[in-house]
Amino acid sequence: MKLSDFELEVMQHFWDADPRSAPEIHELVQKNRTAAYGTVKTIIDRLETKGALVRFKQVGRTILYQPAIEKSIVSKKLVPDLIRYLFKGNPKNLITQLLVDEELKSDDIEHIKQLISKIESEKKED
Amino acid sequence: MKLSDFELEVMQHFWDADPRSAPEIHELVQKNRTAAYGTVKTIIDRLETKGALVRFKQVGRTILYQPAIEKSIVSKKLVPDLIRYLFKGNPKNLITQLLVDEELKSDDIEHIKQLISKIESEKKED
DNA sequence: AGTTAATCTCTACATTTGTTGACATAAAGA
DNA sequence: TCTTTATGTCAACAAATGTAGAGATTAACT
Repeated sequence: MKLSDFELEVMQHFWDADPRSAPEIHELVQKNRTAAYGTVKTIIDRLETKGALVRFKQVGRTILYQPAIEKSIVSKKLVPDLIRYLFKGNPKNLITQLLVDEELKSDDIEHIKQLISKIESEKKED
Repeated sequence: MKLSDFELEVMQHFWDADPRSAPEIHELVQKNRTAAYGTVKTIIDRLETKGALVRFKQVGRTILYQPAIEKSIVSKKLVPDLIRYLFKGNPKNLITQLLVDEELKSDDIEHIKQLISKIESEKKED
């Protein structure tokens, strides 16, 4: 399943939490950009057709949708592609860019260090 | 400037090295997938129109092209978008996925640790 | 010089994507 | 119950994308 930019943007809101309605998503999308309600609804319909969303239940006329695919499935497909095209296939290069360009908070750096330690100790056990 | 998936795939080869011709790129693309020469040439033409490639020189009938935009410019635009949509805007989450899912070589992990140390020591200087 | 092969140019077309409006209809409020 | 408002359904369309072939032209080979 392939999602377009806008579709991905909309899915983000569904992944964030709880079942949501088209009007709610429209509202959320509006925070970043302008788009007519119909535009957002079309994207939602297409996501449903693609099987990325399912109808959860109906409240009055309003349909509540829910993700039908996990975010991790999508990111596990997109990230490797990105690495392949922009980082010569080596994840190290992406991590390096992230560490250099994105300003990480001390807490986050700490978390990453912990994770690395864990990975290293697991590696030794082989 | 926005590049499509296929355009990005083609740019990758130009970023890899040296000026290249359409037939050469066609050959390289074929290693991963099938595509007619005309298809690849169309992509190259569009990249030229978009200003992502320029003609470097001509040898006989063959045109050699060169990137006109840096890879880093593109990745510095794409990566933050990815983080925004799939990682709740926090680069830590992407790095975590990378460390967990991509199997990094010991050398690469070492390199990352070094980089983190460097960043931490620079941070203290503020 | 004539023929063959390589490369470019141009045109074309189906599909996907972003964008929206018209109209139907059901819910809610007066 | 009647009117207003919210939401859904459907149709539409321009632009971008992936895909490729026909024909022109130049270079290379015999």
